[in-house]
Amino acid sequence: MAAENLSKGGRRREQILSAAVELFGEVGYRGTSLRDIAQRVGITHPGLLYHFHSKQELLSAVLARRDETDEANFRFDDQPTARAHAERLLELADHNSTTPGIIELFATLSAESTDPEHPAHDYFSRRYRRVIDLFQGLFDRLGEEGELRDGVDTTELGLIFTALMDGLQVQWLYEPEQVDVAGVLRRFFNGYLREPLGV
Amino acid sequence: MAAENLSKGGRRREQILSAAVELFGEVGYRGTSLRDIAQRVGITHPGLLYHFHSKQELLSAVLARRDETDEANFRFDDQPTARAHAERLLELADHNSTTPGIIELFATLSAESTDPEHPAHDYFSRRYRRVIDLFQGLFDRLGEEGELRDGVDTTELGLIFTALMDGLQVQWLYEPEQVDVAGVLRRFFNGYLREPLGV
DNA sequence: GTCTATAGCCAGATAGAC
DNA sequence: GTCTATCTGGCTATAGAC
Repeated sequence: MAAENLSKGGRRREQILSAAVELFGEVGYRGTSLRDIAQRVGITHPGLLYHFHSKQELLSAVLARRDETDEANFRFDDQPTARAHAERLLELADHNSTTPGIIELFATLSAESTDPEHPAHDYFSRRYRRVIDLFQGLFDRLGEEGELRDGVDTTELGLIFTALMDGLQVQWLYEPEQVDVAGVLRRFFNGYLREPLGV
Repeated sequence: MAAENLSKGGRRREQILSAAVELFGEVGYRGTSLRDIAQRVGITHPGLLYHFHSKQELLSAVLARRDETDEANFRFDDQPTARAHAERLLELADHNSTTPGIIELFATLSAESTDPEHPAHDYFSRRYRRVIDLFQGLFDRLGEEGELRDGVDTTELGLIFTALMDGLQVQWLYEPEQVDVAGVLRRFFNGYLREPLGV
């Protein structure tokens, strides 16, 4: 686990990363200043720059940490059945609802980074490819294992499911009380299955 | 039509609005400076501020102009059948593919404006409500007129279709060559209908 | 590790000349 | 209508004290 063998410097780094995740999520990378982040941690901005040498380096560290978490959470290639794989992914979506900071971060940054000059542009390009392929593979496998209703065309489902997730998250940022992201995704998913997934 | 009875000053205002739409779409509101916009028009930024007294006023004008266009294009309540209404909306989506600047603007700004402090936040809150209701009403009406396949649950389709549009547009900004927004929407839509819509 | 001080740049906005 | 010049303030980043 990452939170254990940390020097005091490591703890401060973690505080900074957390504050950066929150603020990048709230007002984007461009809308956040190093002073804002430093203030939230209780230091000054040159103090912050001792731990991360530039704002871009801090952004990279935020994204890298997310990748580590993904690596731990999204690696389900070893699931015995496609149904099990699907259930695990939807559980993850449920769980994500309890960590709004990360959702906020990715919904905000992925749109901000459509600009090719944005420092996170390439990261999100690659990430989209990966996520779409993950879901596409899942739907294909569900088809092979006879889990899909008659007449379901899986051709674009990876793309569609990914787009739907993204769009729902943005709507949730506008109306957190009224948009149940994980619930909509689950019901949408079940619409394609012969037998709905368990809770 | 708006482009006709314009003084010379009106023409310059239009140039500024166009440049603002492009730049807000490329790098967002916060990522765009008045100097950038002015330069694209060939004037200095105090020159620009003669026409729009502040950056926020310029943003408001951009959004207001979009609303006028919407008023002209989205008012289809008078369509004889739900099918006709649906066809008209999908034609509009096709047409929008030919005006990437506007798509870009809305995909970018709607994410940036999730921040409650953003000057366009309320605008996009209201807009989401409107668009979701529009599509929800359309799906409900399609159901009443017997156009939907058996077993289709329309409960959340307005929300889902809107989220899907948004998500696809973001993906399209990353890979313009590989994502056919209008095509995916049309095929998705047809998946719920007994008889597919005409081209 | 964190600070103060500051460099150097860019932002939005205003004053006043032409 | 558009300019130059300027104000004020925020930004990232660095230097050097403690």
